[in-house]
Amino acid sequence: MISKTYAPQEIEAKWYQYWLDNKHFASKPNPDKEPYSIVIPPPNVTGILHMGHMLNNTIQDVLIRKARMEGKEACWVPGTDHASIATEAKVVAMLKERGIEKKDISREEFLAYAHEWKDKYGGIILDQLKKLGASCDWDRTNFTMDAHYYESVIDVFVDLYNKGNIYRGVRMVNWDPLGKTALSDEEVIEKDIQAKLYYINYAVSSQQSAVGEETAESYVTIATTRPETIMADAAICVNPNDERYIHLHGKTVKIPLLNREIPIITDEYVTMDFGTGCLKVTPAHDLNDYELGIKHKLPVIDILDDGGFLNEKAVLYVGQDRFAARRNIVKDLEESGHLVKMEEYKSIVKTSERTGAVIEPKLSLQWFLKMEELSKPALENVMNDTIKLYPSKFKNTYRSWMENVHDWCISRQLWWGQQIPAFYLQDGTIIVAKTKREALHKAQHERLLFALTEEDLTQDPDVLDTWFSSWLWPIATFDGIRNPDNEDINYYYPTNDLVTGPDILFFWVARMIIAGYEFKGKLPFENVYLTGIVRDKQGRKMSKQLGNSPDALELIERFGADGVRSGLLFSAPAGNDLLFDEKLCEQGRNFCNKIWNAYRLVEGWTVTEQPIIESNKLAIDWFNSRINQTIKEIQDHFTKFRISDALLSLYNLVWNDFCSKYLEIIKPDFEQPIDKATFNSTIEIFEKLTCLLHPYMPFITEEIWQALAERNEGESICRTEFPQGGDINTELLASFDVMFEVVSKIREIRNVKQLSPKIVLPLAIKTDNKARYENIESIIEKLANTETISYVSDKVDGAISFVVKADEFFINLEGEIDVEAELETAQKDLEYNLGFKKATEAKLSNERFVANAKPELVERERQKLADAESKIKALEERIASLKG
RNA sequence: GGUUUAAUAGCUCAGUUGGUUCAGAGCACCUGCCUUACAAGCAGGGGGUCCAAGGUUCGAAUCCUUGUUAGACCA
Repeated sequence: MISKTYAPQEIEAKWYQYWLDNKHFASKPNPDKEPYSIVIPPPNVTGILHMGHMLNNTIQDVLIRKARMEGKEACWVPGTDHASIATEAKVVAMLKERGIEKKDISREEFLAYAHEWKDKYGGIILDQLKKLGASCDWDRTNFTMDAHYYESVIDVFVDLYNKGNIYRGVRMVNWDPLGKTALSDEEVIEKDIQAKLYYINYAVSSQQSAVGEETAESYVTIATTRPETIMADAAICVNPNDERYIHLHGKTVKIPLLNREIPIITDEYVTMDFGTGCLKVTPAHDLNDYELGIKHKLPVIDILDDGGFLNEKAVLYVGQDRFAARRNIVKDLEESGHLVKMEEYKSIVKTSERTGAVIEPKLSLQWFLKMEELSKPALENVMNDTIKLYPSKFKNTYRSWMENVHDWCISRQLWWGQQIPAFYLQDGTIIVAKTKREALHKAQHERLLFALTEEDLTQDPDVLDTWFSSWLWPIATFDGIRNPDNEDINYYYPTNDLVTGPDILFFWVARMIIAGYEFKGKLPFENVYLTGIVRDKQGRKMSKQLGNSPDALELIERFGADGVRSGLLFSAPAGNDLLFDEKLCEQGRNFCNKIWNAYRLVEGWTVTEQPIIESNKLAIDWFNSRINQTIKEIQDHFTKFRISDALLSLYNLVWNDFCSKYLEIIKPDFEQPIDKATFNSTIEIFEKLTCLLHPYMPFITEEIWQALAERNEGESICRTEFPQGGDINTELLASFDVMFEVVSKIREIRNVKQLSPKIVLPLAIKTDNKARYENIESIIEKLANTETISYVSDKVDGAISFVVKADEFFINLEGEIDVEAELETAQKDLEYNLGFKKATEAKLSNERFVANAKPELVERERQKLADAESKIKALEERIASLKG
């Protein structure tokens, strides 16, 4: 006896291993088949599976499994990303536990520890994806620090440098004082905070202010949120049009506490109505001030060290953290009478995405990639739909970003990553080459410095931004950088679909497109499906701090992988955030259970050679039409990436049409056998349904598919053909709709009258078209539990009745009838139909409607009018007889 | 502040080229059933001024304008 409820835990591991053992996910170039490839968005090697991954990878798995069943050579490339900052932080933490400080060990030693960490703890997430059912080709697993990948990244750097796209320069960058590295703009998160605006007096230098007027203003007041940077001030700036300060033009002021003299300059950049209209200019610690400084040739005084502590240039508070220094200077300014007032001020603060530290704008020497020219094909080909974004609303966002693209700061002051292949000679000359040896060779031959040895070359200590390796993902995973003509890259590239979150549209997607055109001359993928962000049911982002993120593996444990997968997809329209509720997984699990029990029913039948009855034949035809109709629907949904809608169509087909209708129609009485023809057709139908469902629910469909018939060793549903649609008998579908409406009406009466389902009801039909019911009357009898249907030419007095189409149905309950209630429902029905008739007549008598609307539409309206008229006639007679 | 997307049932969302009385689905809710595949179930039911106001049209949830509100991205 098989279990009453579906028990996923027992079968999921079994089938996953079976798939692996039989290499069903493996793929290699096959010229006889159409390729279909997806590269996984590589999760951080430090990552563990969360809700976002589950959604994202389920969608990819659905796409890849469907393509595989459609006979394409489906290849899903998995892998992980080395995630410089995140991994380096983990390694530093591991070392700390062992009592080792990063600063005490060499780069080589550190990297050895990092690899050790990666081998031990990295890539857990890939095993977790297996639990979800992901059908990746695991033999193709890539890691962005694999030797071949590393080499590809270096090749690309050298190539871009030689083309003149990479340069080194001093720029104001986002500095993370905790991670001690530069960050790209995209790695910075802005947070709203409540800050304070400090008003500080700077003394106007006396010799200039002494123009005779003793009471003349001897101070200017500036407003700043960062009082600790006054030691780095290079000037005070006012708007030249600001009449309040005209008398100050050309004078100097003294920095409080420090008494260093700085000039007062004028520039229209200053907003007159913000603060006091006086701006302190601190070129080293603010981007705008920096630009102002360049314009006015001001000195740059950098008073902070890499860790955010004040250095000797500050003179005061040396060695203090920037925030401690702020507190102290505020106190000292207050005591010395320089602090005029403090105001509450709503502001934003930039923080590091990885370490959370407050970002310091800092001048430093970094490597940059020029983006303007490179990004042109990437913009053009998204705008002209060569590469399609789903949903397309992201095209706008994409465009505005690509039109305002900045040069990309690609160097990071870390050790874990691809070390920049730039080598410096003692005089500072830069040689960019793949290896030290090549650099030496280049120096010797191009610069004729034959006396040089490798010892004279020092490699740049920085590594490349992680995104500078992941932007090559669709190419480098097929080794298409080093071996541009290899079989894999020629076959699988460009890949077909990319599935990822909109939050990395620019970080990653845009850059892959750029790389695709730059290094392959072609798009990297045709479609980009952008999933929503998984939020909790209150709409908050899932986060560790809030503790609102469910444990992904625990969910799988509780609801089964198929339950979680379908649950996630039930409410995941493309591009919309998904408000996750465990209820969704419950619904998914219930769906599995429903399918399971349908199987249990079929599995328990005994088969006889008796001939098929007419109504079963009809039901089989009807259901096949419904399947074909649904296949058409889901294929249409898939072309538009409406994965969620496709699943809902299937859900509806399986639950409402297959279980509630089809099986109920053909189900033999308790312990009675079923005829062979019906049984075989039902098995066939069930197989089709499992195939249609397989991309969504791989495990349960495999389990049932294997049980429905004898299978060969190693055979799997994941390699069977995806069902093709066929003919749709619309007449049959319509006649079944009428039948189900009749059944529903009878059941409603049963409900209202509180009659047990066991009571067999008498049913009479008054119709001009008896043929309409000839084939389906036995089904009505079965589903509604009625006696043999009788046909009447007159009303049945004292019976409850209802009207479907133009036909009237009677259930004679012998005096059970409540005339008042019957009258009321009939009256209501009549009113509705009269209203409908009136509206339709108005439409049809409108000449402009008849003239302008499509002819079939007008015809349809006429038909509806005729139907309504006959229904009205029946209802009027009914009412008359009730009033009797 | 700039750009942009949205607003439809209690909740989450469909509604494709303006055209079926078009106002839909799932969940939730209410009523009755432990009927022999399934109570993780069955049968039935109630529920919306399609954000507001104008406009275009024979016809508007759908197109246009303005406003309100919310989100996203950028500054």
